[in-house]
Amino acid sequence: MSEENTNFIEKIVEADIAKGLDPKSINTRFPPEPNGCLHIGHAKAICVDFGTALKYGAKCNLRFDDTNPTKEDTRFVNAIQEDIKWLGFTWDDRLFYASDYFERLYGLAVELIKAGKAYVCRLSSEEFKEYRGVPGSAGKPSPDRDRPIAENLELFAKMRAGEFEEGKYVVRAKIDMASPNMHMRDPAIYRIKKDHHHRTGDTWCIYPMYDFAHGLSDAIEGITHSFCTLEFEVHRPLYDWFIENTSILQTLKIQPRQYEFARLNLTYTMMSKRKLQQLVEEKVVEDWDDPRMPTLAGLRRRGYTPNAIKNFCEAIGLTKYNSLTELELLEYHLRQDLNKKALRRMAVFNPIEVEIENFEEGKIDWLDAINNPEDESAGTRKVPFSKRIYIERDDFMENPPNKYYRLSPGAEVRLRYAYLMTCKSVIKNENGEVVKLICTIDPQSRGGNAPDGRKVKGTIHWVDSSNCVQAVMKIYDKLFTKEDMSDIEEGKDFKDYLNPNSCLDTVAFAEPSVKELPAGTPIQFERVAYFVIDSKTSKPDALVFNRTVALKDSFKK
RNA sequence: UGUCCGAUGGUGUAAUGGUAGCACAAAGGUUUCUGGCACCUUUUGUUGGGGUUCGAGUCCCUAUCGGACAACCA
Repeated sequence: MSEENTNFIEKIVEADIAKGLDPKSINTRFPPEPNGCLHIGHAKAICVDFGTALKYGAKCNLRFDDTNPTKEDTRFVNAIQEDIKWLGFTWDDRLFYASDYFERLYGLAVELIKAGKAYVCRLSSEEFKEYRGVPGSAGKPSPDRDRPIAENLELFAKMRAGEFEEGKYVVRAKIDMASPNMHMRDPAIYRIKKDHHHRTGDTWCIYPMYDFAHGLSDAIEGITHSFCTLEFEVHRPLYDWFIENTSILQTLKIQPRQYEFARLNLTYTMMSKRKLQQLVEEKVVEDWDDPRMPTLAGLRRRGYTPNAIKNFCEAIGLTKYNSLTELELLEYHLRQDLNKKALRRMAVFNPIEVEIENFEEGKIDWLDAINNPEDESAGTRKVPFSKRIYIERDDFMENPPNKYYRLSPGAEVRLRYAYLMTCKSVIKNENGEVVKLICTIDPQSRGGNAPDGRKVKGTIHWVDSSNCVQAVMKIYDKLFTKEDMSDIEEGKDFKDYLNPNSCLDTVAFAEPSVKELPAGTPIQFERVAYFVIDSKTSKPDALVFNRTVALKDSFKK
């Protein structure tokens, strides 16, 4: 927010404004197809579409690009809206569907036919392919390319009336069979599909293709800047062609223009919607909102925050070349956000019992603990302390190396918010494993500081052994082990790179106040990691552990 | 193979033709009741070759490398 780098998309917009374009007339759009859940890559697009509009006081429409009934579902229409709202963007009353324009688009197709710029073609998809030819040499015209207009009109009407089977006919724009751009070789603009559409039901059995529908839908809505990813670059001439060859052009104050930017690639992350869908279908993951999924729903369940995602999108910038962003950058932005917000709690994962020799049996000492040292308004809480506590096994070493600040025989550490404690003796089982520590506390140090002002280097975390909650946790790690998931080797499947340890169940002992926190609350178990109470199960003792954004443990050896 | 697009440290990105900067990562240090956070420091860069210019990351040519496209998907 402070340094304000202007990306190239913003420069385009600013150049238009400089040329006299009224910022208030700028209109962008976010056009998802409701055939799956939104993922982090879409978040980038959302930030471009909604974010750019917001920056210049302009509008951004939400339009569902629902022109292929076979793949789409109302479930995703709802989920997508939820995710965009969660990110914090709004489309106000500008919620549209390409399917709203089916009648209008049909009319425009008729118009093209009447102008001799489109025709009904009988070629099968195989023949279509063959006639189109290959890059480098011209294709050959369809035998129907010069079918009389009246006949085209009649056939198109019959297509709409459902008189033909799927695949029998297709409507094609008459452009240029010799174009070096394959998309200009008489692209299909309407095909027959007898599937049930999630909104229009069985009203239609012909559906417009993307290239025909998209630009014209933009034009219908008065979109001025249409941002999309790089793979649509070759479609741009088509985007312009349909607008410029139909009557819609005359209705436009500003002709919409398409601009492309590079899509997001993240290390260890699968970004292909099709493959994510496969993971859901094959039950490799729970569902679209599995915490291991890069979907917004999954990230949300995993404890990611809207701010973290938006700041990340801001930080990665916008270019026209493909890159592979390190997952660490996303995690950094989450840590940044969570550091300010997450409530601190104490928990022990791998416990070792500590008995405090000089503490009264049966007594419970309630100590004050700060909820968030970075946010005073988060207040304090009481933590119980008694004769027997658990500490982390890693926080004790019988033969500590140099610069080990935690507990070892004879050493003194601070139990956070409690007492200074010294290890007196170590109890082992017959295998020589440490099972219990006998320690003493300095009763004068209640709260964590000794009256004589002596310093201890290490502060460790603990829970009361008889007054704690057993938290059932799912520890989530990266779903894939391969860095670049967009580049799968020949003969390999992307599922060959699944991480077998991406979801592990474990139990931890947490301080009792964890029970009182609502689902979805981000927690930082101090010096360990970030957690969130699972919003799916809503069980206060069911936690999601975000291992990939765990705090750095910089103690080596 | 044909057309189009692109190339700045390990990674992601900045730089009206005028000192190559920021962030992540890595390494070292200071501080600390979280070995976190914060703060400080360090390392590494304009793909190669030509040209234009007083001056090129930027403009031109060329080579190389990378990507997109050849769905009745979006």
